[in-house]
Amino acid sequence: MASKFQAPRGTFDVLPAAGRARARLQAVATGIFERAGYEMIQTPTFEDTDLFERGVGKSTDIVRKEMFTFEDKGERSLTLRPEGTAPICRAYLEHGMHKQAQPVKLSYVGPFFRHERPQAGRYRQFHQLGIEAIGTDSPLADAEVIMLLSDLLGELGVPGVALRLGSLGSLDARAAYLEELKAHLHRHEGDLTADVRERIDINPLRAFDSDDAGVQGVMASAPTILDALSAEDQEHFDEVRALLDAAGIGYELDGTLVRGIDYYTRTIFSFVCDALGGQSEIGGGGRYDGLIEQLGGPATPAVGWAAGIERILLALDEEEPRRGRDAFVAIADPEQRRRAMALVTELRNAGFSAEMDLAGRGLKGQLKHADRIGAARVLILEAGGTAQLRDMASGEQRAADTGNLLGEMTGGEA
RNA sequence: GUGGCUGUAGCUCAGCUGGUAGAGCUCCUGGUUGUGGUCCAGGCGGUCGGGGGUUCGAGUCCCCUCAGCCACCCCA
Repeated sequence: MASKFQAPRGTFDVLPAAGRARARLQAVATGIFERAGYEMIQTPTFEDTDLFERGVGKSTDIVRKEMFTFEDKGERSLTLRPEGTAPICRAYLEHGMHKQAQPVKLSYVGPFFRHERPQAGRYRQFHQLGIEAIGTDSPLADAEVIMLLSDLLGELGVPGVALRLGSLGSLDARAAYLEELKAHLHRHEGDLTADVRERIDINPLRAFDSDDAGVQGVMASAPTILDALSAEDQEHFDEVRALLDAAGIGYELDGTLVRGIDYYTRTIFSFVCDALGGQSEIGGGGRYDGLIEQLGGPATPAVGWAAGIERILLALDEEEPRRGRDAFVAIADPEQRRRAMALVTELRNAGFSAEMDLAGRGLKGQLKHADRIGAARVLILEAGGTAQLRDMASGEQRAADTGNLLGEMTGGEA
């Protein structure tokens, strides 16, 4: 360790080599969002702690043990945002966006914070991008939002992606279902493993994921949430499925799908990637028809998702190559320094990417550097004011008129 | 938060049963007093993650701690 300082646990530096892949991801996402009419919104990095306690849910792991919470000098309890949907709903209410044409379609990208034990694909400061369609309960919105995430992953070329789809029904139906499931588990406690038994009342849905044969036997006869949907919820879900089918988006129906946030209702979905290890969900979301009301606003249905930038990048596992420069201006004679600077500026103003030596290298070093940064051509300024234009790929070099530099650059493609 | 594995130059790694650190790549310079990508030579660069202990002596042994990874947990 060269320095005694390290990036804090679970955080990381994005160096230029990795930054290029992130930039591409963002550019692709921005294009998709803009074409679909989802406009960028930015909210603060921290919010009132209460916003997350009420929005995300006090009993969730996120609120109970993963938030970075602190007091400011006015003794306000603030929390580094662990997710993006509650803040956006807060902004929607605060700025009266319900008066705009509905639905309000928003997109976002930025850092989020959760105090978890770090692992590959799981960080304490991580980045998500996502979209929300607020103000409609139409299944069309559910389908649109899912299709956009599918498009994003497809356009990026993320391998091994699968979509899991489920429905939680209304909050009431879900609560009733969970009681029914717990009762079922309690009836068969004798066949459960100790860890599953301990979690019956905390997270009974987890029992569906057990590898234990005894537990699996119990779960085979367990009711699923999909059996417990109301007629309306069932109809809504059927329509979402029909729309995805019509769009040719494949999915796996999953009656045991779980979300870690309390605000979800009806449609939920998760995109998983088998190229990842333990943290295999690369994006997910669902409908949250009760959240805005929960935050003190009018009943407002909404649907959206978030995707993990680090996880997508991990799944892609690609280095974006560095783009070369159009030109490098080298000086064979120190007297030409000022002219070099003027010529580099002229090139840049004309739209070319151009660099010159800033390190005092000899001509050989400058050529070497030009090669290293991928310069297509090198303009060598000679003593007395003459110049040579060298094509780095072919090695061909000819006299050039610096008074007509742009002409020299565009013409005579060597 | 629990358990396990790992931690030596910027990067990838070597260093046997303890005797005060090495290679390749990168970078810089020279071979070519004005010309890159190959080659050759030289150089820069490490308090061996950090702290403490055992020992005449520790990168090598012990303890603590920090960080990464894996599983659990959870989720993006």
